Amino acid sequence: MGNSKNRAETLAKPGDAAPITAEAVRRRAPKLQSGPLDYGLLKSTTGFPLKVVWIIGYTLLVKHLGDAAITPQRFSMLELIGVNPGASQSQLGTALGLSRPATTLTIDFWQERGCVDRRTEPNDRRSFGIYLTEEGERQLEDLRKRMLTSDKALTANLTDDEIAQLRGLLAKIHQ
Amino acid sequence: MGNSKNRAETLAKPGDAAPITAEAVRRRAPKLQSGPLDYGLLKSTTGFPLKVVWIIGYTLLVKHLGDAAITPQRFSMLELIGVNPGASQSQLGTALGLSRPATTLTIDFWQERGCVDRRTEPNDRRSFGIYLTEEGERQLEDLRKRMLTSDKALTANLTDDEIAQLRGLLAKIHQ
DNA sequence: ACAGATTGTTATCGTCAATAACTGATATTG
DNA sequence: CAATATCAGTTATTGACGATAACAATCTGT
Repeated sequence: MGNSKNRAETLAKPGDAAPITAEAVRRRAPKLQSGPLDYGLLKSTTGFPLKVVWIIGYTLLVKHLGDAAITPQRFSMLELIGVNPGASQSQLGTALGLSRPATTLTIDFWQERGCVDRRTEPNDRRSFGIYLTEEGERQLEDLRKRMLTSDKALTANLTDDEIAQLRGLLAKIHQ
Repeated sequence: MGNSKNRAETLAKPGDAAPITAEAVRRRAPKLQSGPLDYGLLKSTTGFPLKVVWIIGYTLLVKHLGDAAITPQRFSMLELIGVNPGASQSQLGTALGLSRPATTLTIDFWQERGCVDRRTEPNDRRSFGIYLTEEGERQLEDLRKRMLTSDKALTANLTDDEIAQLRGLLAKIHQ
């Protein structure tokens, strides 16, 4: 999606103190569904509203994560490292659908911030085991809270039952 | 999402004659949900599976549209033009969340393919009314079929009731 | 009539992602 | 055991894309 730094800046204005709700994002997000024009067949598909909602969720998450440099993808990597200490870069990258160069850069990012250690594993000295540092644990704990808040904001219009329904249907699509 | 031409080439191999199912795409798509690693908190969110399913749908659509140059976004524009003949570029771009430069290029694309006409409107000579040509009508008719097939493949695991439920829940999120 | 806003186009720039080439380490095979 | 192939990770390069800003033409309002 292009220039993430600039996009994030327009989404998360520094002086934006108001609570971040799905409604607030919707107002500012590109008008994908409302407006004077007829959306024709797009209205009667599943894919189009799926995209719209995904954009809303992505935008919300970027705002809630707070730091424009911490993209959803980078956050996902930190979470994955936290839950799977010692996993190799290949495993982590594959799990997130990243190319190997992209994986390297993502882990570089967290290492430069002191959140992650690369440890050479004695049994296979080609690969690293990736581990959170204490700073990484702290960061992750904070970011997790932000992520959960964001996810709640996304589904604010839904009851708990409906959220469960939605997740069930999504899970059924990708088995 | 980066280099769309190259990505599309890897997704839609020329000699790929097998029917395009959600399952087939899942097998080839980046492993976002399966694998040896634990996804931790990501599993219990709505946003993450939403992204996974959106990627599956996007990938399916790219394959079904057949021509790597015809991206979902470009298709959406053609559909919007077909349903709203005479709309201005601003209106079309706004409806799809495109910047004005991006709108210009998208309409350039269809005009170069002879699918679209820019007609200067007498009441406001700054803007164009955008209209489908006969070739555009033919293209759109074909692409619509492909899109509907793709959307059906995406929800192949769901009953009609479940599809309606899913759309209802998505609609409820973005009101 | 003139300042300001709006429509569309073009140019420029930074960023990102994919590819390929490279290093170092391990596995395989004769 | 030597030669080759494969694998993990890094780096360099390239191309495409999106955002921004500057621009020309037209319209609006006072």
